Amino acid sequence: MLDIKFIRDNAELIKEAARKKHVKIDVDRLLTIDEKRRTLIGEIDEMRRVHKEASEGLVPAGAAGLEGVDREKLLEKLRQDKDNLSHKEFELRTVEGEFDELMLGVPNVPDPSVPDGDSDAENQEIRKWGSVKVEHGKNYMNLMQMHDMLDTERGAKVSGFRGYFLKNDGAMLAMALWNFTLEHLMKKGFQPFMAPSLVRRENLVGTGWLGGAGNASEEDIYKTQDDIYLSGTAEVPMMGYHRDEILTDAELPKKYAAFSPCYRREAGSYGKDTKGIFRVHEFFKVEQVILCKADHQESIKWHEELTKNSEEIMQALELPYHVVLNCGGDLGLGQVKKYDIEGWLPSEKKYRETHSASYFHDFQTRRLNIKYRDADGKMHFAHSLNNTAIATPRILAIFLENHQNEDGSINIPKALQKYFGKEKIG
RNA sequence: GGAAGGGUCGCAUAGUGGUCUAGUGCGCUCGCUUGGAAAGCGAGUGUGCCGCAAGGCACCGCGAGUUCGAAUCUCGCCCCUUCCGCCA
Repeated sequence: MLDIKFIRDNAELIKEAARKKHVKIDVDRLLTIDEKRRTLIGEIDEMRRVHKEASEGLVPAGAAGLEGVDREKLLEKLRQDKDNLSHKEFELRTVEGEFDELMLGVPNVPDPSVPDGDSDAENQEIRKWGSVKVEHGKNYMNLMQMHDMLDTERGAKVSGFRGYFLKNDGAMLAMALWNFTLEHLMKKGFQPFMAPSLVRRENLVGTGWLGGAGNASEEDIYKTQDDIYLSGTAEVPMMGYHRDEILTDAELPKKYAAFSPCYRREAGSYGKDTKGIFRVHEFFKVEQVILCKADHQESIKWHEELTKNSEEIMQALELPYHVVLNCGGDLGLGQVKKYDIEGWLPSEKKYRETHSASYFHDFQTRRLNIKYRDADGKMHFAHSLNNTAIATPRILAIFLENHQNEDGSINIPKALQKYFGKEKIG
């Protein structure tokens, strides 16, 4: 959600943003509706004022009240006024309904540094780390089979398509990665959380996952028979955590490292990554979430920091990766700018997305009503950001292929040994 | 799943149709007082929307309704608490 005043003053900028993000939104229609809305509000406020004033002539109060015919006359007039008012109010409700709908669909303005482009194919590499292996040896599925770390057959039997079991060293490796990551972030002042994945709808609308023409539509998100949804990321519950709160600027930034199971229907990706554990319906993730002061430079600073944190994790795990700057067409409705970190997957001779770092300015906090009071007592909507810290099982694929030896055994990088308890698998 | 009780201005509470422009206490801010502080006394103390402004309007969990008039009455929903049942 953007400030309607900002939209009024920057209509062309918003249209350009919609073009860049490939979002459909009729800005002129919104402005027309806004004009109508404001006129109606003015008229209704005035009608209410007059009506209120006139009603005072009826107060019984023993003394000043009107009697008999005069009273009946006034009542008749008031009834008529009320009827007119009701009609106007109905009109306003209708107009506001459309206004709200349109407002939810207005995209946030991407940063000027965001390149044009239709899809992730046009994201720009901005840096690389580690040396990529071209001779890949075994692919991760073979490695996991060899070490009895994974069972997708029984996974499908029990869970259905894209189901899986991690077992033995596969299970232990996932746990080790979560623990290592959490501790790494705690050292940087992040508060560890285990967040709920069952979330109420308003959290999804508030973060931009639902409502308007955003990334994910209703079809991409699981919904229970109680109309509670299964979140695809801890970003959603962690942003909901402070909904309707007024913080103080002294307690900002809030830095959270939240572990949660994540659920995605992958409705639009039936043909993609159908084998293995790269794209699954249920996975686990430690997510970084930050609320900071409403300042563009602050957002930039924390965005870079969030990205750096994840790069450090990849480096400690000795996994080659690159960072890409996402193009406009690959940005969500609320995102100002996004970096994806992509780890090298030798068997595909490709970088594959493992992390996604974005900032939103106050797009999410307006929807969620998260404010803070500054030292002068002035109120602001906070800024919000998030980035993946580690997501399993996807990272296992990249991890295993990159750390395999010729005999198929797996080296555990030094930083992880303490958490995994062994130096080697196999 | 069953039963009961609740949601009021930062917190606690009062308020069951017009005097509510929501009272009181606590907290907080400022002032008086003081060598300084405490106490005391006085004043202030929300959010949003519309408006150039003066000002106006809305908000007592949310939404609809009754009424000239709703924190107060009616209906629906949401949330919280307690007890029973079930349960990792």
